Amino acid sequence: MSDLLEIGLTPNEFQRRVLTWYQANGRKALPWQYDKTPYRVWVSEIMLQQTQVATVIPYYERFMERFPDVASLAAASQDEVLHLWTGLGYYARGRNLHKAACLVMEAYGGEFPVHSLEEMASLPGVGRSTAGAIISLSTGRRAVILDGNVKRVLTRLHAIEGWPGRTSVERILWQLADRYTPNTDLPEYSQAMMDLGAMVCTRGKPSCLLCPFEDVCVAHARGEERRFPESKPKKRLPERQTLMLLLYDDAGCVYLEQRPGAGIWGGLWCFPQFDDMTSLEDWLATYSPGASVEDIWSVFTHTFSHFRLFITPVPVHSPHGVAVSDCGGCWYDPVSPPNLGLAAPVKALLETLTSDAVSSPTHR
DNA sequence: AATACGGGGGG
DNA sequence: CCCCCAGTATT
Repeated sequence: MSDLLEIGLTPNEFQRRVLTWYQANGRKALPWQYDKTPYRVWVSEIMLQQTQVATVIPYYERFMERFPDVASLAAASQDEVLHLWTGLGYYARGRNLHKAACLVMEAYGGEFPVHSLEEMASLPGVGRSTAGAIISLSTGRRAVILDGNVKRVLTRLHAIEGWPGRTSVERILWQLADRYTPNTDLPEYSQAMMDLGAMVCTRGKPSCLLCPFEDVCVAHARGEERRFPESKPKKRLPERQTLMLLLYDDAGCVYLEQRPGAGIWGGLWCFPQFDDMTSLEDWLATYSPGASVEDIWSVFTHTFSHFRLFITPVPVHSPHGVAVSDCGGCWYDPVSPPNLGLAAPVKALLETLTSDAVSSPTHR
């Protein structure tokens, strides 16, 4: 932890710079910055999640006019709350807002539990950072915030590697945020940190020349502002493998079966699939006696949003006169294709199979 | 058009 | 601990 703070800046100096910057450049006249009751700050913080200030302002003012306090909000129907939310997006926020208002009325006698971070954070729609914001902004008591703006400032200032959503990185960021948070001027400090992230240390092209930390920011010194915060890693997709039986007859038809309605390729038609060669051969012995595996094509990959499938096609000639017994499938004639839904790799394999039928089958 | 975003809830 | 959510901003 100590090495993380090696940017030549004590917490005191950090706070002094942030607050000085805020006095000159911060936002001090937003609608929720007047009469900073827990209720008014809470509503603003929920609206500001994933939504920009300029968008929120008209919604906030309409909302406050209709629901000036938590009692009026709790007394309203969810429908009316959501009606006022229409256009803001993320409607779960509106539902949680209403739920939390009812909870505050019933469990806390209409007073937000601002003296307990844990109880604040247990309200629906309020997490650790939002709870810290409400407490620090509305009461001035010391509470730490770590929203996306603050994360961006801190990851750049210290060149913190790794995606901030990872638990290990987030823990470091909370430690840093805590280290920097002062014991006084909490409303100004919290607002300043969010403003700095929103106005100077922006995602796309930060205005480093206007930043109070231009001289100590590690990312800036390296010219790597854009590298931080690191984006969510492209998760290496889980991998599965399957054998696909390409059973074809002398007429050039291939055998397909319909997949179950739910799940991958739901309701589409597909070659019979097997986990291993043994079960494929068992199936052949049962449904197409006389047919045997003579060829195996090389593996190709089909990528889904959530896993990669390695497909090994196994073409098998079903000798003339040998029919597949009743096992739920159909013989598909590629020359006059019936109107069936085909899984993408099945379509590709069918094209390969039929072009091979006119030339000579080859290994690939 | 595709991708990144980001706090919170749930598995 | 990780994944998902659902509109918006950005590229």
